[in-house]
Amino acid sequence: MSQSTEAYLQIGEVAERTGVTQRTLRFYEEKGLLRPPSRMDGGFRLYSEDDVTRVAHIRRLQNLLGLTLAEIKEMVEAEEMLQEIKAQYRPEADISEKRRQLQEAIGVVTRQHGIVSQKAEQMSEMKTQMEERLRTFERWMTELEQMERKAPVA
Amino acid sequence: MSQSTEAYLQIGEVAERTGVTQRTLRFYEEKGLLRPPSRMDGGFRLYSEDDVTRVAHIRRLQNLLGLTLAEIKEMVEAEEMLQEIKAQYRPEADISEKRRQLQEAIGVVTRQHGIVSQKAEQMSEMKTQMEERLRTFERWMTELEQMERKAPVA
DNA sequence: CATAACCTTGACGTAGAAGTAAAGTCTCGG
DNA sequence: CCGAGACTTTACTTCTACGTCAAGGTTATG
Repeated sequence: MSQSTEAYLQIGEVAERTGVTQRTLRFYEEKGLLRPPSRMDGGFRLYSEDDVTRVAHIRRLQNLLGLTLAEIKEMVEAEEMLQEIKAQYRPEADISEKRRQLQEAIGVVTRQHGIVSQKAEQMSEMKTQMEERLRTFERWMTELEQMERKAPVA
Repeated sequence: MSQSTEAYLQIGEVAERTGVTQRTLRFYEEKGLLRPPSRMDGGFRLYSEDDVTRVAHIRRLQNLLGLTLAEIKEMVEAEEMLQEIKAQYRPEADISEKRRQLQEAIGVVTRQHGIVSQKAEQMSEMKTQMEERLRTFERWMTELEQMERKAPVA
């Protein structure tokens, strides 16, 4: 029935596997975060495994970095560009054009990397603070327990 | 004019120093994220330095961890508890009650620490991925440049 | 005591990210 | 070939986290 890998998924399956709703998948498509998937003759969307991966990626960017969908779109487009460049690597396209694209992709990823680095650092700072706080609490707890042993509950 | 440290701030100053709007400060108060500050006779809010610190904290939780205000409220309440316990550390309050409170505070901070740890880890994973990607891009770029030298632009 | 600068509450508006409902269409197993 | 369940689009609603007036009270200063 299919042409190659026959691994096409309907929206319901993708929703289930990615943990987002069908509404969200259509919404992402509308917003340009997912390329419009292919369709069955009747109009049902047919997603690929790649799309599943992409959704997972989008969610990570949302949850981890707290980016807006607009920002994520930018990132996702950079990835697309990468795929494209990869694909037409051999074809005799304009080399300086490819350079330009590549340059831009590098720019985007560099900015992203900056964001992630900064956040990661601040994050581990917070982590340390919390660990200190926990140790303080536990020290107090020990002290409290000693007080209780000296003066037991009436 | 004041009783002790005379370091009271009006809402405008707090807004300026924390980088949030006055609206946001009132909003946080409404939502229970900031304790209602004291007031001047005429009704103007009087904030303390502690409040400034707390706002900064709230913002970090928002920006870094992407928590909702509801979640942040929980965290902030745990901090309050800590302050309280600290304050009434000497007074002869019910020791087992204090233990309970402390236990709960420890629970909250532990959960928070879990969240932060997990995020921090995923974050550095992302960072590594991005670095790899960047290296790939740069390798390609070098290759492209070599191609250009062999076959210069027409 | 006037007046500018600052503050008050209240009400309504908005952007982002979906949720939900309605009404109709497709697909597939029997 | 038909009915249950999956899917389609369109449109309206919700929730969060504030923004933006509006109308009026307060405080500091000349």
